[in-house]
Amino acid sequence: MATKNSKGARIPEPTIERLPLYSRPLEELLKADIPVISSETLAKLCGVNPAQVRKDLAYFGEFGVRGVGYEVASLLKEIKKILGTDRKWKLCLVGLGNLGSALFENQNFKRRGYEFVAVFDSDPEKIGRILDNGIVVEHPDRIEATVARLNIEIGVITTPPLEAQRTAEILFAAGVRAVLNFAPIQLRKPECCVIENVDFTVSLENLAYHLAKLGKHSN
Amino acid sequence: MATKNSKGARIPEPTIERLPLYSRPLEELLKADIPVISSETLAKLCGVNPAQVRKDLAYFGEFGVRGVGYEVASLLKEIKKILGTDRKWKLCLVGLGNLGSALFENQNFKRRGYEFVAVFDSDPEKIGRILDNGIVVEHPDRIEATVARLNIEIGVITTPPLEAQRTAEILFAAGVRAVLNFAPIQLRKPECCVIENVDFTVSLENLAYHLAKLGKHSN
DNA sequence: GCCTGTGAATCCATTCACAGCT
DNA sequence: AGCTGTGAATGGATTCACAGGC
Repeated sequence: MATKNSKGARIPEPTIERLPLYSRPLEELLKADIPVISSETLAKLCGVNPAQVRKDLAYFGEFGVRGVGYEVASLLKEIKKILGTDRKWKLCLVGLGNLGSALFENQNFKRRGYEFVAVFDSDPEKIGRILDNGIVVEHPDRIEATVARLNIEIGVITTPPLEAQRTAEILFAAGVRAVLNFAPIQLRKPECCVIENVDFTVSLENLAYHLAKLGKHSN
Repeated sequence: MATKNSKGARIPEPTIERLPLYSRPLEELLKADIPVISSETLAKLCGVNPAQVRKDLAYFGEFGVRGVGYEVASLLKEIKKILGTDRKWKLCLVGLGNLGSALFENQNFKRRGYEFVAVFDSDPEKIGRILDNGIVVEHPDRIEATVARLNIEIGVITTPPLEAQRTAEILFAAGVRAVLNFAPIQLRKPECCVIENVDFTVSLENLAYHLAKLGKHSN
């Protein structure tokens, strides 16, 4: 997990997490035909410190020009290359409930190069159903075969919590090495694989905590 | 935003973010009638360091018994009290697209005490539609009135990115002080309010980065 | 003996401040 | 003159290690 840059320096995880943040405004600037941006302006757009922006970017190379700033188009291209967003990624979805369906139809995914190419669900009612792009809902038994056949690289888990761990294991066994998990449960994973958790209720509990505090002292 | 405990010590934000993590396994243990747990076991269940668990909990009081461990039931109750999960919170949803609908129907929310009591969408096709619990979809113009009438405390934004900022402003003006934002955009907010962002594509970009690295050096 | 609570030590990330380039 | 790239300084959070209590 300890990733390094060309000079062998370790790249902090928070840096990686900020790169997508930088790329969002850069896309807007590109559309608006603004050719160059300073670390200060970009920082303001993202709500971070200018030195932070410069340091983050400098881990990966010298993208800026002293006295001038960063060229928007080339910087965006570099960030995409770093993040691996300069190519397409194939996803499969496991669990076609409300959330799963919403994700499947979400246009943001495809827009950024993430494409669902297979969908699994254990509900007999759903198996065989034909979705957009002619994707046919399959039984989870078929994960191994389909992942191999289509070279699927990322699994998205939207099953009920109790099935999530087993699902993850099947995915990993099938050769998937990255999982985006929406089930509110801590998944166990092999060393070589990556899991990213998205738990809305955790975010809500954070909000609730801060709300309660806000209410207590001060207005 | 700098919250303090009874001794006046500042409580680190990461601590707050871990509390929900602890509560998940505790709920399981409670169901399984396991009365007591050590920091070491709980840490293992959550994938963190035992000292971390102890330090986090100690910010809020002396919940453990030396030589024994933590009583599951009372610890869970304490955590819920700290997070404000020991009571109900009223939410409103703005943006009834695929994602919005999925969230509205998501049972995890209600299970944890978060209840949608109003839904807004600007699509005339959707306005007036009657959802579960007799909730009627309203035009965003009605946010101010409805938030006031129902005492709504948390807003959930699932609008397209371009409408998100305006939506947030309307919500804040209406007296909502906490927002859960699913639009992939950085929202500006007043000092006194809290925003939590959920952006799936950021998580995916993280995964892609780590996948690319995994593939590069080593197997 | 065992496990919590906590000061001290370590580790890591952020920010500062300026040297270096255009 | 202006803005990047970066060593140095700061500020936090994590982990260690042990004192304190059951």
